[in-house]
Amino acid sequence: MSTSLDEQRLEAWKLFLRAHASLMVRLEQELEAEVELPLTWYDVLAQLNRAPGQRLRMHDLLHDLVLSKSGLSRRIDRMEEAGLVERAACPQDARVVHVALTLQGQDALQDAMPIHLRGIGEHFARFLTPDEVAAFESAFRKMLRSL
Amino acid sequence: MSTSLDEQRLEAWKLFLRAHASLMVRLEQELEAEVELPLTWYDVLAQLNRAPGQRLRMHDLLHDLVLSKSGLSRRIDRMEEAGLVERAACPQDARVVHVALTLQGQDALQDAMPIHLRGIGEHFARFLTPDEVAAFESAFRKMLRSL
DNA sequence: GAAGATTGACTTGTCAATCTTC
DNA sequence: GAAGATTGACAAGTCAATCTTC
Repeated sequence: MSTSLDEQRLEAWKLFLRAHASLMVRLEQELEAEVELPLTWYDVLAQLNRAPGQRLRMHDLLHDLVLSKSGLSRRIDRMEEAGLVERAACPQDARVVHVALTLQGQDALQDAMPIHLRGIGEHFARFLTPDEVAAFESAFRKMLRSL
Repeated sequence: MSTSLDEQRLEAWKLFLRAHASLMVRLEQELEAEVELPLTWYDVLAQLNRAPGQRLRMHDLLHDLVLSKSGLSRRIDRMEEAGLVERAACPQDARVVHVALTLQGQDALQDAMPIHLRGIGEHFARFLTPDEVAAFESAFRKMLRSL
């Protein structure tokens, strides 16, 4: 600890926490205000959209989300009820459930994506100099590799 | 958007999110495993400890926590029940409630602090070169000023 | 019996309404 | 009436147990 956690680095940590919290609150607000979509739902829609056939198994969906298995089940329940996604049985393996974007889900994502990307640009990206972008990439990669 | 959110900056955003999520999970686990204290409680104890007389009004406590008014009421309920803090009336203004560290709360913080600081050092700070520390400080400050 | 997903009981938070004191 | 804090109804997550299929 003596070598790694000096005053400056602790200050960087605090700023990191505050910035993250403020950014998430802001992006959530904007998305909710302009397209009435929770950020957690956006994450699911974006994942599915990236997947081939715009569908994924529950298990694979979970992989990039910060969520428990049961949490995902419940989130998909709500999104299905809202008509944004639908579940379908897997023909090859009856244990598996596929989750697919509905047309309505695709529309919702098309509406939400520009709003969200604009927010990331306005509140995060536009402040980063090229050096800072490089520092972020380098530093976060190092941390993630060790975790 | 066209000027501010290129590929690299979007990648930096994704790494920022992933790093934050992984770090919080890890720090929470370590604190819970070694001293059985939720990170959210640690934050309250640390705030109080910094305050003169180790006490703050609810309203002031709220200021640096990412939480709603009612969320704070409930968190203090639980911490009070656990014996870590106690509420006291304010002699000057009967609307105000003070929250103070108990002896047990001070002990808990003394146990938890080295664990938590060690974690921040091990999983975050030790990966930052001096340049990266400077980049973090500069970038996050810019974002926070605008939010 | 292990893998994939869901369910029941519980925890922790939010919002809007409320209560008390200024 | 506004400020400070709490409460009721509810939302969204967790863990452990369960169900079904491999």
